[in-house]
Amino acid sequence: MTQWPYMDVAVTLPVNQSFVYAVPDFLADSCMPGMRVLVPFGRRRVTGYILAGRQDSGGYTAKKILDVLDDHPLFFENAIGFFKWVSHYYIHPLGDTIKAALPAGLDRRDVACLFATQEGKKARDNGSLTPTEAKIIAMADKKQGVGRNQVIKAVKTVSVRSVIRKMETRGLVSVFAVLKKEAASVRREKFISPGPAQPAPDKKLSQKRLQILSIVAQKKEISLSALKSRVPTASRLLTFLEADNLVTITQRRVFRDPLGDPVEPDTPPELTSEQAQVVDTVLTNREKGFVPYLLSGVTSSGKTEVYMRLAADAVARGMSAIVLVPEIALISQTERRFRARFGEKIAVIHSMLTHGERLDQWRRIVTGRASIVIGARSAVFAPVDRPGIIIVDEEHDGSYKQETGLRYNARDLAVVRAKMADCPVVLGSATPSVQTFHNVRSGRFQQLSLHHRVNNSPLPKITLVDLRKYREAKAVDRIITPELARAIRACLEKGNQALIFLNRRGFASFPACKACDKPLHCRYCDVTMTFHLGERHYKCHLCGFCLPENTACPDCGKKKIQNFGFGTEKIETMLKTMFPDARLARMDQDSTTKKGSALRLLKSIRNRTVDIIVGTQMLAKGHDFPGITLVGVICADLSMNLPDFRAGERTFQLLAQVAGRAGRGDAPGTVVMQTYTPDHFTIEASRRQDYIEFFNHEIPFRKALKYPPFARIIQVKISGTDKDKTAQHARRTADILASLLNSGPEDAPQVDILGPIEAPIQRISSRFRWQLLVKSTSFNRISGLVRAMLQHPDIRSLKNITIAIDVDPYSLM
DNA sequence: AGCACGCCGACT
DNA sequence: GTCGGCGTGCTC
Repeated sequence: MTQWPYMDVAVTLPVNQSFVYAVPDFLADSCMPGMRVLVPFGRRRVTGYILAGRQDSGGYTAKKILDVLDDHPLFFENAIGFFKWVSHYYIHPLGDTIKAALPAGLDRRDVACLFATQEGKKARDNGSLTPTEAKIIAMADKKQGVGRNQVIKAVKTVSVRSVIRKMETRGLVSVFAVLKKEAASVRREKFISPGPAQPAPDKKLSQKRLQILSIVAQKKEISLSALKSRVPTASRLLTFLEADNLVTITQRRVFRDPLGDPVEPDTPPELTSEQAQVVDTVLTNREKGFVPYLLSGVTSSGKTEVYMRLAADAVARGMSAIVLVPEIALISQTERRFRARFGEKIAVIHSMLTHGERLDQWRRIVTGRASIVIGARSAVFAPVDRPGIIIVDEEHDGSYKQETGLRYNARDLAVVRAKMADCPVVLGSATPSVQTFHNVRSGRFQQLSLHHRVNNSPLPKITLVDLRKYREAKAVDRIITPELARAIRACLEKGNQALIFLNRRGFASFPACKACDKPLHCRYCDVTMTFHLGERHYKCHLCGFCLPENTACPDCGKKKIQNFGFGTEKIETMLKTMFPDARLARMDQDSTTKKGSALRLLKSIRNRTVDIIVGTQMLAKGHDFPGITLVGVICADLSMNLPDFRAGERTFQLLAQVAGRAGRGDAPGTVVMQTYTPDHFTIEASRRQDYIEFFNHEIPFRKALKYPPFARIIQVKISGTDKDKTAQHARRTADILASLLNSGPEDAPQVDILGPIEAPIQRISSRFRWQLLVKSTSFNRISGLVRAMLQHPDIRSLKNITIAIDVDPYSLM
């Protein structure tokens, strides 16, 4: 191994360059690209990632690396090019990009901490401090040292910093830089095996000790935790047994098992001729390297089986497979089936894992112990050395887009990564996104299709109910129409299950004051609050702010709030009265907050201990319920009129997805879809489950308005707590962009700057929100423009205003 | 990001 | 005259 005297390091700070550090002698053998290092940066210590070794310091007086934080690289050298691409494309600092790609909880840095001195506590006790000073002492004392930034956030005085500085000179507090510890670490466990000595026959051992010895002798080796579950007092007794050499205790790194209940292994079924053809096409094209595919196939057409064959092929060739699945509440059907097929070869990465579990999965991948990675969007960064195939299931799903920090789209990155690794990438969906299908039409992607359901069961029959004819009807009929009620009754009479879908939770979504007619708004956000019957309070779904049930109107002070509008909770209540004998359950964010409750709900659906299940889109994704023969959609148009060019696309996908839940078992399915706009092409296309029809209608509109896929968009989001200043800066940002645009070359591709406009939700958590859209057919042009704007002195020096860049935004809200 | 350096107003 | 506000620029 070559040893380099210097290293290029990306630090986890919002700076775009990398920095050169010297490798001290004692770390010469342990520094490798892909490892984390602790480096001095300014007068602090921060985490950095080694990008590459280098021979010279490039003219800088390089500081020394303080420590290496890993004993094994966290990523391969060939991933660095990918990280750099991502960082550049999404206009995001490199170090921060790598941090977002790696498992969370691995960042170490100096944090300034305040400690209360004896002096300080005395001064507080005899009351010689100002209220602010006393509060600072209290905070520092209570927690035995507190992060200075926490104090600054908590104390709302303008000059907290100088107050702290003064307190420090007076000796009331001391300030130290404390190295924040990692939230995720490798787990070690003790293992017990038989020792070199045999129990002396003359020495009597207690019953418990003999029991331990017999277990250890029988198992040859057992983990301490496993032993403890049989002998709770084992740890104390073991110290004696070890001292007598009767057992040997060793410590080893272990992987936490996030996989939960084991899955029965399966045997690969025979492929249908369609499936075989699809698999065959991809395998024959292998030698071409990078080929992007769209695998379109109706629900239950066996896409997962195709994915598994392709993954198995990659593994057989000594390569790895990455399988991306949408983020859902629980382990998805896809994940379950992969585990049944591939068992220990699988690593899973999703949001339900703890930091430590994620790190373990990551290490299993990077060390080559797992060769198939299945996970939500962040799995696109999985430390796989040689990807042989990358698969994106349900590629249209919105959860592939990260909406905070590094705002990447894992589906798009999957294609980029496949291109870099020169391997095929398969995007699968029953309802492909407009973007992806456009790529097929324009010849960039190759289409593979599955037209038939595996068991040849018919697609569900979908009927529309025109809600307009019930406008004057009594309340119940307006929400659950007689048509839907009849369908539910028929379904229950046959002993089948019904799924009722409404993409809005809570009991009443539009509480308003009867005295002054004002809707009940959240104090901190620009939305109405939602009444929750279960908790008996009004809640803001954006910031979580709550008001009690009998709250007075904030505008006129009268206790006359009335509940209008409806959500899943209301539907549940109504169904209870309509079908008193049916067993009901509700599945939404509110009913699944407790750990394990989502699993219990899903199990009760599968075991048929509920007859009617009401739920939000949480229910629509990724699960397979063979007993459900009826799907009722309470209001199909809910998401259609949002001010977002993709509102129609999202509505179509959601409706088609929900409808696909019906009739997955042997009995044929029925779908009743209630809508105010039965003639709208989005509704009509979802009724026919025909994404091509939707695409053909949608595409002229996108073209005329120059929206993706005919243009590229970068969204600039400006937010701040001061209403006027935020608006002012939004305008300033637009002006800077406009002047940069005007100073550009005459013949450059056309760019549209839309806005600034206030965001559709003008305020969230007390922050005022503005946005700008930069649009053009040339991505390089708008990317360069936004980059230049961020360099402008007026933008760099913004205070109390946040500017976020969203490249290829998914939602414009 | 965080922190120091450096330049202007209201105070001992 | 200084203390302390915050704009500006740098960190290998």
